Amino acid sequence: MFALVDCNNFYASCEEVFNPALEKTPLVISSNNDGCIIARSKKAKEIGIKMGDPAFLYKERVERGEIRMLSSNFTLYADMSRRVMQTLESFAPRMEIYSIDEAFFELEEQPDKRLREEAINLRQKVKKWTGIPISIGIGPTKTIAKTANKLAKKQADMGGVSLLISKTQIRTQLEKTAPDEIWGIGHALAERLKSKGIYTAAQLIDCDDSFIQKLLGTPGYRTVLELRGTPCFSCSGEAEKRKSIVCSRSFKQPISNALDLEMAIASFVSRAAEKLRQQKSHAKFLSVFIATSPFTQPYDSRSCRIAPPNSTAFTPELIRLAKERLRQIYRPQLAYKKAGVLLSDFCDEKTEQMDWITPSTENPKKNSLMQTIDQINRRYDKNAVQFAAEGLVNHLMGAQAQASLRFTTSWNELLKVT
DNA sequence: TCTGGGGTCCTAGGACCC
DNA sequence: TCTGGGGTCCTAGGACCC
Repeated sequence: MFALVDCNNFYASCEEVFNPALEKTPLVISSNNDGCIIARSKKAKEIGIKMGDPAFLYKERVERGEIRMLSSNFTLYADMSRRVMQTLESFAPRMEIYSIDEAFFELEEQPDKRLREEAINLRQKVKKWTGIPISIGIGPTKTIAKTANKLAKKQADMGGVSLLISKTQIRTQLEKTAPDEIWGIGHALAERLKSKGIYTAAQLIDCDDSFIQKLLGTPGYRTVLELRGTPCFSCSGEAEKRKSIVCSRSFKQPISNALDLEMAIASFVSRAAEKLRQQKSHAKFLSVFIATSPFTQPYDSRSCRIAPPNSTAFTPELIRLAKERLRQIYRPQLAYKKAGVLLSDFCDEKTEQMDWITPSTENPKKNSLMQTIDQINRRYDKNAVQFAAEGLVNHLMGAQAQASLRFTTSWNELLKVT
């Protein structure tokens, strides 16, 4: 049996924990550049604000005080997530953290009544210990647990807990569920299904196996098996290492100047490499990409992939390579709105594969330099020490004008009670 | 005027091999 | 005149997720 725990309106709930007055007004959280809406409170959802809507659509209503808008505060959300996950973990050891606000559990088979009681109990503890409301869905596979969770959120009278266990319970629910509401079936596949006359999840699971595989591919077929009650996904337990690391941003103003672009790329590389070292990996590839706005013509997006001679996590080398290749894809007449870097194809920092010809660039001094910089930045502030190539790029990025304080991670920003 | 950021997995097609 | 069959590896792009 699987359970899915999902925090309700997570970012909005984090803000409300430290400022309960926010609960009175519909609350939305805006993206990095204060560009679009990435989270909404219950009230904001009720008045029809959509996920991903551009923020300017609501500017007037925000000014009139009908809607409250805050810039995203990921430092706060990440720390609140850690607290919720720790609380959950103390109740069920076989847990997989699936996203910042979701976790799966593998449960022992037990009577439905007991499952429900335990879920209700867990829900109360998380609310009491962290202030965050959660919903819990339980079912024989992860995909059914996901469906149960949606049901729990929709129907308030079920107390935030929903079980889909028996064949008839599951069947009845799937008859009421459109394919694109199923975890693993998105917009494109739902359209494909519609064109074949399939409008409910129940119709989908009745289809012939080879038909499904051909129409939806292997991932879609697995989803259908899961809906029929055959588990295809288990709980991975240990937190797995990332297979790729991206750092990218949209700019406040489009950039045409090569130097500004270089500094931005250098700072993205620096961030990404720091994450890479955190998980004790080295990367074999570094990609750099730059793009103009997709909302104005002509749209231009270019990228290039670079293989350092040996896999590495040494920021200065990665910055040097990135800057070199950036020059080749950059076109001075264009106005770039977004840029980023991607690190990929990782190996363990200790078991690095050398090639026969290139001399090893391994140098203990480089490692200790990186370690020292990371330690200083962890201890003091993110940018206490940075590379000269990064310049002063903050003015290129979004303002984050309306962000709340880092209540739980910064001594200077503790909540004041008066 | 103004439209996010960070991930995973799979597949088709090209280049290459014998 | 007639022009095979079976592989591997890589990559870009598409699909999905939050």
